[in-house]
Amino acid sequence: MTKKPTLANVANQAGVSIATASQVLRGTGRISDTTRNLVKAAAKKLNYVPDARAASMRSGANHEIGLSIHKIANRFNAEIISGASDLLEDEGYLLSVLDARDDVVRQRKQLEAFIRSSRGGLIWVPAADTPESTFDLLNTHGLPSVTFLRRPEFGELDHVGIENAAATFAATNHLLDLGHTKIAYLGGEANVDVRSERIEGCRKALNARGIDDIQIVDCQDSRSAGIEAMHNLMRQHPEVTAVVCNGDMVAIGASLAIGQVGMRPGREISVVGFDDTPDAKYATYPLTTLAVSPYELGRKLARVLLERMNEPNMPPSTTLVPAKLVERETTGAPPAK
Amino acid sequence: MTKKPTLANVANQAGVSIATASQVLRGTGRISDTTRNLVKAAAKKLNYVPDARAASMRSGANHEIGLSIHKIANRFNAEIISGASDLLEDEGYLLSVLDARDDVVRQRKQLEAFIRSSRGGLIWVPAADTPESTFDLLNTHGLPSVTFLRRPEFGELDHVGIENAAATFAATNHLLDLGHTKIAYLGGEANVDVRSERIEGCRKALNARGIDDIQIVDCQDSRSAGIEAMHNLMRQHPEVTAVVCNGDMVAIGASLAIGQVGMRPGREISVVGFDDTPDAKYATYPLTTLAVSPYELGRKLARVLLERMNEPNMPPSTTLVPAKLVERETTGAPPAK
DNA sequence: TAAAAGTGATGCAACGTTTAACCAAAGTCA
DNA sequence: TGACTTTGGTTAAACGTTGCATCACTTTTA
Repeated sequence: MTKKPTLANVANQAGVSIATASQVLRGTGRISDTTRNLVKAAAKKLNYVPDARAASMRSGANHEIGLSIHKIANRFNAEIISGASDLLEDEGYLLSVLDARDDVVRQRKQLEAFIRSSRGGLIWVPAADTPESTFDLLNTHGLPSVTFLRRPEFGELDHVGIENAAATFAATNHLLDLGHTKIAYLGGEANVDVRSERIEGCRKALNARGIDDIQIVDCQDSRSAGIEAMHNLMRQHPEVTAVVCNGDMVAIGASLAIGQVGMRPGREISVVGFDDTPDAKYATYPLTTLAVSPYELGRKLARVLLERMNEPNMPPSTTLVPAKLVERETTGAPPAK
Repeated sequence: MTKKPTLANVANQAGVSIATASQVLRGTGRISDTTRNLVKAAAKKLNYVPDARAASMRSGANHEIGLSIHKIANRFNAEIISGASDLLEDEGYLLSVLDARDDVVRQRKQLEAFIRSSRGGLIWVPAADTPESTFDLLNTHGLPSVTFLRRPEFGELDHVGIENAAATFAATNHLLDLGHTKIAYLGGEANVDVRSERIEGCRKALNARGIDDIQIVDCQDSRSAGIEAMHNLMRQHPEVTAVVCNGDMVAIGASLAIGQVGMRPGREISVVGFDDTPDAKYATYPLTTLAVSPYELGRKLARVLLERMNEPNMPPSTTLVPAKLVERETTGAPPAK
C-alpha cells in the first residue's frame, strides 16, 4: 500500500548513513555490534527488501538465472528444471523459467528479454531451426550460457546432452537380438540434432548386422500424434516389426495404436521409448524405454553454468550423460514367419 | 565478448546527446527524420539492447510479470501458464515462471525475489498452509497480485478460481442418479481451500437426498499416490461404490487400483476426476471428469492482473470459471445387490 | 609524547536509463 | 519589427544500490 521502503529510509530510521546500513545488511565492512543491531531492527521494522535491480546494476552481479525451454508441460523437462533450480538455489541463485513452446521467434524474444535484464546466466534448449543470428546475439552480449539437449550448430556455447547415439545403438541391438530386422524410427522433427544423433545410433547397429533399411517417420512429441503416426506406419509398412521412438509420449501413443488394431505391443510389434518418464511405467502397456535421470541432468547443467560464470574465458565444454535401457513389456521376439 | 553497449555509446556514435538517443529509441519527443535515422543506425550497428533494470528503475514500470505455481509438470498448469503468457505477451509483458513445488518456504523465497526485482505484477497459487505473513508481505509492498485456484484466507488480493462446489455438486448428482449412495472423496490435502469447496459440493448433493455419509481420504496429486490410496479405501470401506477425485492423476491411479483387484471402473466402482487433462481421455480406462479450460483460465488471470495494474485502488475482485462434467467410461450404475 | 596502526563510520561517485525543464534558432503573425 | 509559437535538441536530476577513499577518533608502539 505504502511506498516501498528504501535503504535511505532504513538508514534514517536507525540514525546512520546509507553506506553503513548497506554494510550491515550485506555483512561487509567493520561495524560495531550496537549499530548493527540498530540497523537490523530498523530494517525489520520497515519490512525492508533491497532492490535487486539497483544492486545488480551497481555491483555487476545478477543472482537471477534465466531458462528457456521448448516445453514446460512434461515431466522430463520439469524434472530437469527442478534439478537445476535446486542446485542454483543452494548457491544463492534463482532460476526463472520461460516456455518457448518450440517457437523460434518466441524464444528469440525471450532471450532478448534475458539480455535486457542482464540475467546472471542462461540455460536454454534451442528451438528447432534456431538461426545463427540467435546464437550471435548471445555471443556478442557475452552472457554466460549453456545449451542442453539440442546441440547448437553454431556458436561457442557450453553444452550438456545425452549420449543419444549410444542409447539408440543399445536399443536397436536389443531389438536385433530379439530377432527383429525391419525397424522404424518414429517421432521428432527433421533438423533437430537430438533426433539425428538417435537415428544415427540405430543405423550404426543395423549396419553392423548388414542391414541398411530403416523407415523414418516425423511426428510431434505427443500421445495423439504418436497414435496417428503409428496407424499410418502400419498401413504403409506392414513389414515393420519394431519401432524406436523419439520420446515416451510418442511410444505410448504408438503402443495404443497397435492395441487398437487388435495386436499387442511386445508381441506383434515391439516399441521402445526414450526418457523413462513416470508415464512409461504406468502406461496401458508398460513401456520399454531408454532412461536418463532428468533431475541429475538439471544439476549438471547448473554446475556447468556456474563454472562458466566463474571462469568466463574457459574454452566451451561438452558434457554427455548416459541413457540406459529399461526393459518392460513392449519389447519381445517378433512373431515367427 | 566485448563490453555491453550502452545508450551513451549509441549517442556518441550518432553524434547526439543521450537524451536524444533515448527519445528516438522510445519513439517519444520531437525528433527530425535525419537524427532519427542516425540514431537507429548507430543502435543497430552496435547491437544495442537497452538495460531493462535501469529503465524500470527510472520509469517505475516493469514489463516482467512473475508467476509462482505449486507444480509446473502438469498439463493443466502448463496450459494455464500458456494462456496467461500469450495474453501478457500481446500487451508487451513477459511472464517468468517459478516452480514452488508446494513448499511454503520455497514459495516465500520466490515471492521475495519477485519483490526484490520489483516485478510489474504477480500471479500465484498459494502453496498449502501458506501463513498470513506471506500475504502481508505482498500487501505491504503493494505489488499488484492475483491468486488463483487456491483462495487466500487472508489478505485482500484479486482471485480467479473454479466453481468447485458447483462442479462436484453436479458430479455427485450424476453418481446419485446412477444409483450410488456410498461415496468417497479421494485426494488433496487438508486445509487446501479448493478441496474443501469441492467436498462441500459433494456434501450438498448428498444431503439433498438425505445422505450424510462420505468417506474422505487424503492423498497427493499423483498416479502412484492414487493407486495406494484406493487400495486402502477398498480394504477399509468395501461398501463404497463411487469416488470423486481431487484431480485426474489421482482418479487415473484409483482406476488402475480397481483394475488391479480384478474389478472394472464404471462397473463395480465408479470414478470421477477433475480437470480433464489430456491424460484423462487416453487413460487405460477413459475417465469421466470435470472439465475446465486451463488456457482460458490463464487468459482470465492475465486480464485480471492487467486491470489491477492499471487501477491499483479497485476493491479486490473474485472471478469464477465453471467446470462441466464430461462422461466417459469410469462411471456407470453400481452392481445390483 | 609523537608517530603509527586500528576501529567505526561517512561522503561521493558510479551503474544506465528516463523525463521534466530548459534553450537556441527558425518560422509566423499583427 | 517585435512578440510569439514551433521545431529540434540538450542539461541535469532522479531511481536505489555498492564500494572506494576518506576521516575522526581511539589505542598501541617506540
